[in-house]
Amino acid sequence: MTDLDSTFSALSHQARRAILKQLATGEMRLSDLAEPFDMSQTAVSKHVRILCDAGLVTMEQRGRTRYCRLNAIPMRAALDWIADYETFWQGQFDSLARHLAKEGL
Amino acid sequence: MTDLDSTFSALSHQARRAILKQLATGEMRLSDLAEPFDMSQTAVSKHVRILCDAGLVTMEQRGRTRYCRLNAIPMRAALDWIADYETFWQGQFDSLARHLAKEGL
DNA sequence: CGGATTGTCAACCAAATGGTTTAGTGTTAG
DNA sequence: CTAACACTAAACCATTTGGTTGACAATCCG
Repeated sequence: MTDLDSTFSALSHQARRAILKQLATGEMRLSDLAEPFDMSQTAVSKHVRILCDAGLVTMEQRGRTRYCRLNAIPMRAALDWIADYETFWQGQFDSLARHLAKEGL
Repeated sequence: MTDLDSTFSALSHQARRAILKQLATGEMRLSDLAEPFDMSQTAVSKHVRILCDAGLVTMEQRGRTRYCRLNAIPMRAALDWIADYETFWQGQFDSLARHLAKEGL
């Protein structure tokens, strides 16, 4: 399994994308991450572990609680792949650049 | 399973990304797609089916052969998600825009 | 027609995924 | 010390994934 495999795989589950969005607002405790989900804490913990394995999240234990933080590096590799793909295929997109410009990036 | 789920899931396998890269050069026959892989044609056919289900590829039968073509729309949604994620999290990236600029997009 | 090409379908298999529950390990607060 | 908290580990389960092989169907070529 390549890094890209695990990155895209990690992104392929709604719950994990939601976790990433949550973490985008800043560091969070595992239990707070789990709260909004209709799922056991164990299940959420497993999702977080998958994100950690993919390198998208890091955890740090302070006292009895684990704090989760984002790590952007693997996300960039995923983005690179899509951008590279687009470089080869100048088709149906009316240019990736224009699209991103529209998004204000 | 949302559309994003199936898109990212489809991208999470090396072989399927390779197939997409192949198709980026233009329409291809299923058998020609399968040729470079160390895998049965049946297996490749299954991968292509997953790409079709995710909407990333369309197939058209002409005579006895199936021709595969790319479809960019779902890829854009995936890109949008990453871009949106980045919008919320203005961190470790030294700006998505600068990064893309560096890639010449 | 008959044979080669192109590809699917069905059955099977091992391993991974996504979830559960129950039990257990640290850690902190009273 | 004890009880609550935060979380992991282990066992279990159903489903999906990724691959195989073998048989079949459709189409084209000579």
